Amino acid sequence: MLDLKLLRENPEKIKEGLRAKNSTLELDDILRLDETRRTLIQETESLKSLRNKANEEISALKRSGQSADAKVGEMKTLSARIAELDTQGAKVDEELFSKLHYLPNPPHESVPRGGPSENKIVKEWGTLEPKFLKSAQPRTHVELSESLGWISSAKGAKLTGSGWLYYQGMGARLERALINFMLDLHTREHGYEEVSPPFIVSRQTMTGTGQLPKMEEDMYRLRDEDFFLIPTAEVPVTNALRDAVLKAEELPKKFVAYTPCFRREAGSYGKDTKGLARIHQFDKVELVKFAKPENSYDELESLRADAERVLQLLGLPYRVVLLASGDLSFAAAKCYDLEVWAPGSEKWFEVSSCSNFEDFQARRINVKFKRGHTAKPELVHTLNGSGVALPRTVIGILENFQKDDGTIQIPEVLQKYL
RNA sequence: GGAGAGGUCGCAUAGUGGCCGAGUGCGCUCGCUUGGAAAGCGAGUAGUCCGCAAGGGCUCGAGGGUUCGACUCCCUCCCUCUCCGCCA
Repeated sequence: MLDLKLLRENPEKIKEGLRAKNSTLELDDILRLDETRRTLIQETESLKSLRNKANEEISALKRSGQSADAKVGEMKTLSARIAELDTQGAKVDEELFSKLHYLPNPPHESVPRGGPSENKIVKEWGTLEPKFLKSAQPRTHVELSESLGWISSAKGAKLTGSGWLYYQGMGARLERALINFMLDLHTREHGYEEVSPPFIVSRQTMTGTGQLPKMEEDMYRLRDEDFFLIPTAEVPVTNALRDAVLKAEELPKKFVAYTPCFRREAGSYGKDTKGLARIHQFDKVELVKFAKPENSYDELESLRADAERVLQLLGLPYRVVLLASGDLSFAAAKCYDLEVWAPGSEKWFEVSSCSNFEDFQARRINVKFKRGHTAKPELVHTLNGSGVALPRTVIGILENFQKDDGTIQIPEVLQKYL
């Protein structure tokens, strides 16, 4: 959610940001509602002030044993008027804040303006040739995983449906090895605290980080309770500090969590239907940071470096893409995608999105910090990024490290986990 | 699942219709004191909204109701705890 004050004082700047994100929402409605709201508040509060004074008088009269009937009678009409104004105010508030909730976060000034064609490749790492292939043509992860018996999409389909996978043998062990490798790296070398949240959360929690109300059809919802399967660990881990007031010295707070992620992928039928690229349940190690506003962009760079380190240690070729304004997600002010090259599929696969949300999420879930004992609380900045998503990393491992005989050379850093 | 108890300012508590936005203790911050500390003493210690400001409004789990007036009475919901049952 955006800051109303900022919006009121600097509407042109916000408008530019919203246009850059292709938001069609008009600000003027919101500004008008804001105006009405403030006038209404002033009128209501001056009446309430009167009422409070009168109540003191009534109370004094009663205590001294005098009759307060006349005063009480007067107050009846005043109270009725206040009730009316309160109702009106609540209506305006509801309309204003529901509109405000649909305004996206404007992009940071360092973000290129435009659609996906303006995305900037800011870094490339590694070589694009399969490392252990001498003569054979590179195969895709779809072929490799099935022929090795590491993954069965048939069993997944039998148990649940299309887009669900069944990992077996070395496939299952590789998954576990990757999770442990990433958690160890981020906790031991990058200073993150490991947490393990619930995989099912309430509607309020889903709303806090912005998945609801807009994306409800992409989420799995339970039948008997108003609960949802998490689409990413970002949801529970960010919401864990909802309504907290942190101390400045505690920042940045850095958390890492492994969770499965559940996505309906509604509307993406026919896209990547085979293999590991787009599935309804996948494992992910997620990084979440709470930072001071003045260094949140430095924290974004180090978050990105932490995620990149995973790919570097695995030896996977990747590139870093700075997303253009039109390609940014609703809540992000700036975002880097990490994409792994898959020489069999001849495609780049996104394995991580590292974003700074500035105070957009923090305002919504009320996470603040204080610079001193008596200082006024300020909103923190929140950031997160995958560190990294597993199935597409497995695509990278399969396709980059395949050998002529159809087996896979396991990256050295994973060997002790297998 | 059944039965009961309860949610107040970081923690523990007081408060049952009107000088209670809220007392006390602990904790914490600053100061005095000290060679330094402890103890002691003093001051401070929720958030939010409107307002240039002065100031004012709102918040005692959440929402609604009764009332001139609600921490206090009524209703609904949420959460926590205890006991029983079931159970990895």
